[in-house]
Amino acid sequence: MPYDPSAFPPFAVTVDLVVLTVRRHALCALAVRRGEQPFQGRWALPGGFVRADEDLAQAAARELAEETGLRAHDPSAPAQDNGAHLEQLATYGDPKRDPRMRVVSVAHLALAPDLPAPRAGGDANSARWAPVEELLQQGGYGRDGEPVAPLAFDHAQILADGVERARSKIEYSSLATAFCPPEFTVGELRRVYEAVWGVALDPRNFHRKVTGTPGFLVPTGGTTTRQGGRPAQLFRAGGATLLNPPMLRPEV
Amino acid sequence: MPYDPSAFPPFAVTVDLVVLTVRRHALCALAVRRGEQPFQGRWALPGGFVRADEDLAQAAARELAEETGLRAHDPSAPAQDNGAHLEQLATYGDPKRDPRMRVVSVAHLALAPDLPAPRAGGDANSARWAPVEELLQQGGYGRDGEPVAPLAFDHAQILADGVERARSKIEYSSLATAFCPPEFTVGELRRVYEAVWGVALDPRNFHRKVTGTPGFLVPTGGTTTRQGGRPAQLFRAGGATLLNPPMLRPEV
DNA sequence: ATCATAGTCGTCTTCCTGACGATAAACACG
DNA sequence: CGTGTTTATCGTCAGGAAGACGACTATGAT
Repeated sequence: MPYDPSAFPPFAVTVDLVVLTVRRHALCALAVRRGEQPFQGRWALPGGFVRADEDLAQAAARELAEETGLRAHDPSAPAQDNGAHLEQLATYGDPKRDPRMRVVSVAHLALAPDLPAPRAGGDANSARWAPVEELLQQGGYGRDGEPVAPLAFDHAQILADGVERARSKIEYSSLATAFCPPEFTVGELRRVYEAVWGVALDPRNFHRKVTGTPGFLVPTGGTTTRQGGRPAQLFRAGGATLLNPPMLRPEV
Repeated sequence: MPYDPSAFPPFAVTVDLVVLTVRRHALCALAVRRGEQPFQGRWALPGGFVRADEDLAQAAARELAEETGLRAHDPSAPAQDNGAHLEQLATYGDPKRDPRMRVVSVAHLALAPDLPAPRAGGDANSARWAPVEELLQQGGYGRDGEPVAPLAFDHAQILADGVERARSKIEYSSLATAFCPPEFTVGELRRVYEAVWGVALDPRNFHRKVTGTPGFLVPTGGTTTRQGGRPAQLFRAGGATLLNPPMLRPEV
């Protein structure tokens, strides 16, 4: 027996993506330019409708692939391949968040290593990495002087929630490695923490902490000098996903 | 211009509630008996459709009030009154999670002090507090021998996620006070931690930790002997919501 | 009066952290 | 070719937090 459609109001369900990466020592998010009303021409988070036969995580992975070409890897196999970390963030359902109709958006958070360039349907002008600081401040401007903020809909709130999730989660998990290429040095990992938290960390104490946590980093044997200075050991992310004790975010 | 309804598939959106409390030294969740197909007669989490003009948080607060009589208080004013803590948990949208049609459920987590008795439309048989251990194990049985598990739909997964959220969140926040009455002793708070984590904590170290964290507990001046033994100081929850450094969950 | 119960205060050892000195190995430049 | 700069890595030390546990206190139960 089919369910009575009059018993509940109809909703549209979308997924929106907070895709974060670290570029030039700054935490950046992927923004796309809206081609339609409402908020035409304004920047927004990438996203789209969930299809009829699709799970929420599948829809988010599909959107992520469409916007960035990234594969999302299974949450149970973190940082194994160079796919991005993808997790559900929160759901936003204010009746007035979309002026057209009732839309509930299930936001997802994706963390990716530094990527060559965004691609959105081949139109380079319609997608960009922007520092979250610019996207979140009132009337933010990009380096080219073009206004990038405020974001459309409630996307500033969604982005802020995603950034806060990332900031707190790298404290007690090995998630920061999701911002790094498959092989990375301790210094590169430290610069990820510094960019995400916006603080400076002591290189010696950081080195002691991460190399002293069993299962966090696995040496690959290689070294690199791509950061200049003395050659640094290369590591892969180890199996440990929980950092205990956690990395402490310095108090202001 | 109205939005083209054919451009997206229609969804029903519901809220489901994981309502947790501590009773008799055990972490318990509220379960209601289903009166309709599918899963008729089985136990499930309370929940219902989101109304057309309602925000998700409003819908969750309304369902919570209907099922328990509890007011949800604003997240910005924790443990001020004796309302329950309410927060969004996660959203579940597998296309097959409800056999009738496509339903996306936004699960919420509520934490409440020990309550007199559940009320669900006045029918005492259709709502109960059950230890989460019974609800989550395969073929769990209540104290009266009646089977309470497995829960309907994907509610076992939702409950497990809610329990895990509660377990991890009391580590680094003052959320455990949401399980306590407005005034409580250090020992009562410790028993909350012990019930939620399922471990025994050293009373002396616990006392030192919580009374030594500024802003966590505020003495009211009163004492009580309701737990027997030497009279204990009564406290209210202080303004601090973040515990730094966190309370450490013992290994194993 | 004695015991059981629960709360509270201290002590001691161990571990972690933050601050920071020192050394090592690359490159850039004159 | 030395010198300076950059980054990586190791070591030391003081202060603080946590786990283990002893000791004392204030109630009610018998």
